Amino acid sequence: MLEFAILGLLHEAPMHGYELRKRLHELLGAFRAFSYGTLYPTLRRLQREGWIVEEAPEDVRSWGRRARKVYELTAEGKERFADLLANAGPQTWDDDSFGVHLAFFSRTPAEIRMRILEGRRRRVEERREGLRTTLSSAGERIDRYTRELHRMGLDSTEREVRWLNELIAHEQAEQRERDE
Amino acid sequence: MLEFAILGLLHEAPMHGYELRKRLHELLGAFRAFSYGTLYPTLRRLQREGWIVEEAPEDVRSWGRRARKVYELTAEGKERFADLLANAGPQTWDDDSFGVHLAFFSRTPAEIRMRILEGRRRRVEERREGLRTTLSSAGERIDRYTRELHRMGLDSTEREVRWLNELIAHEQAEQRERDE
DNA sequence: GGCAGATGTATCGCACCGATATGATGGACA
DNA sequence: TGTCCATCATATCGGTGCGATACATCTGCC
Repeated sequence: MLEFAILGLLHEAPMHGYELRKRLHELLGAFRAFSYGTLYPTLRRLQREGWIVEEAPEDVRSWGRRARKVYELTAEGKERFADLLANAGPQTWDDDSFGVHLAFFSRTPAEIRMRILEGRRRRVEERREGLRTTLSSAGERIDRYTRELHRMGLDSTEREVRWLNELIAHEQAEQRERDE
Repeated sequence: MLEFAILGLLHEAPMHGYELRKRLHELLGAFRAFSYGTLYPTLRRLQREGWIVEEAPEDVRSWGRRARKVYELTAEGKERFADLLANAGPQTWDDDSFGVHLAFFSRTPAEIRMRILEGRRRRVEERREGLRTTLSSAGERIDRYTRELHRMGLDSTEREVRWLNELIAHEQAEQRERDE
């Protein structure tokens, strides 16, 4: 996931780790954090794989700070990102991945967008059904607090399904527009 | 966290891994999963630390299945759980921990409950404020999908704050009742 | 008779987090 | 002028947890 996000962000402009992390936070907001403990090792891995390269180091004298390492996408890196974008498999609708994929939706092909949205919806609906059954059937063994937890969870899933329906409807409207 | 959950569940009854996992799912619903890849190693760790012990193995002939390992709490294990319950530190209001702690609220002391609830509220409020600023200020650099993501996040945090307020109010009402 | 699905324990590699170390720069405040 | 804090910047390490996979038996259904 972080690989995907880094590759996507570097399409905007070459960046160094610290900057990348700030943009990541701005982009993903509530959904995901990504700590430096993951970022820097990943950066090195991506470099090793050839998806990104370190730009010529800045003149240390003109930039008095600790030397920054600015990374840039390679042609292979762009290709790699395109591959990842085109992927719409089951892990795509996981809690963790979905937000990241959505954040790069403007760059992903329309029909992939639809598949991700619908897959995510199915996933959330399943969770919702699970919560509904436990709430109605296992009412005895569950104390007040746990029930409260489940009610909150149910509310969230219902809300997310509605939200996804709106997004899907919007996609369909755009689709119709394109067809005309 | 899993340690905490296991210790808590074993207060109900001695259980083996598979059963533990089912109860875990029932208990935590949408909030947390816990895979076997974490469960079994943790079980062994808890045994090594002396918090749990393996009950006398069942008669293999009477129970034709693969031998099940039923675990039981030790006195030290109960103590350990009490310690974990009494903890209301900052990690307690993390997304991951909070649900698990709430699930065992009926066993946690009233004033610890309050501290956790209020800490969680503060945490969620901070996230809410962060989302509000990015949504209003950085409106230019954010595309439609990312904005949608943030709007959804903001909505969720607002909702959770309201929910927490209700829980806190309920706690206070109970507190007043006890005082009378 | 056969096969899917639940029951059950277990391992391995991987992704990510949180704490921590290190150190320079810029601005605020006394 | 001195000092102290926030921000900028890179990096490592231990630990937690996930997902895939393996293996084996038992139950129910067609």
